[in-house]
Amino acid sequence: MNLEAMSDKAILGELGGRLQRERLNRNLTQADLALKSGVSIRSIQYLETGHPCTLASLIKILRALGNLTSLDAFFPEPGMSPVQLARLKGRERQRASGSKRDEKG
Amino acid sequence: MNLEAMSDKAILGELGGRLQRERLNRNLTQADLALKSGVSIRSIQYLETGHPCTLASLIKILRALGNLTSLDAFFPEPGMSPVQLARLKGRERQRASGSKRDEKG
DNA sequence: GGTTTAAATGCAATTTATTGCGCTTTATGC
DNA sequence: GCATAAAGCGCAATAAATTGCATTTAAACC
Repeated sequence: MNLEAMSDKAILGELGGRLQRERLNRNLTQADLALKSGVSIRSIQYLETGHPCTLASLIKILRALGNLTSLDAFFPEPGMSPVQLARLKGRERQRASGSKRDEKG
Repeated sequence: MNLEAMSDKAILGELGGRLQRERLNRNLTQADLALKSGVSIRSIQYLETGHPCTLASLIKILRALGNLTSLDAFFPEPGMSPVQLARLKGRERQRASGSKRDEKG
């Protein structure tokens, strides 16, 4: 399943389906998960059926499932590519800059 | 950095900071990212400063950064643990069930 | 097949996020 | 230093998500 090829909406649906499977694999009811996560049943139902939700809700649910560290995947913790390290001699960049037209088409 | 040990709010702040670093590493302005992702500048500012946001917004931004597949980390795509495979002989479970008191304290 | 209970659905109320706009602050390049 | 443009911030309006409740559907277990 290639997320890159899917629409935003389709991705939400896919993630919802996966959440549901994960919950069922653990044999939890929606009510169980609601209680553990602190999110209402109704929201969990929405989530599982692919409705848009809040990142806050997702975090609560991931915590309840013990899968919080999956959030690490978003943005690589260390950061700072070698290229960058070379470009800025010392200080860390606090703003984007540099004629703009250089790097972009 | 251990996300597990952080509050929901702290996690949002951490992720916001990482987004900002990632953006700067690519030397993109907030306006650039806003344009590429289809999310308003103001929302990006909120995001980077740890304000709660929508999963939809996050998806748009991840797509703009070419990091959509990081969403795969949430819930393992395949699923279905060996244990489960053993428990249900054939059909796939569609509801949680089973005396409840068995598995939980 | 009947019973139990998990899950789906519709709706209204409330809360929360998103956006645009104008203004201020400040890093960066010259 | 100074000019430029990126980023920060407050506010109000709009849009969107969350919630609770009541009802209906249907899996799971006997």
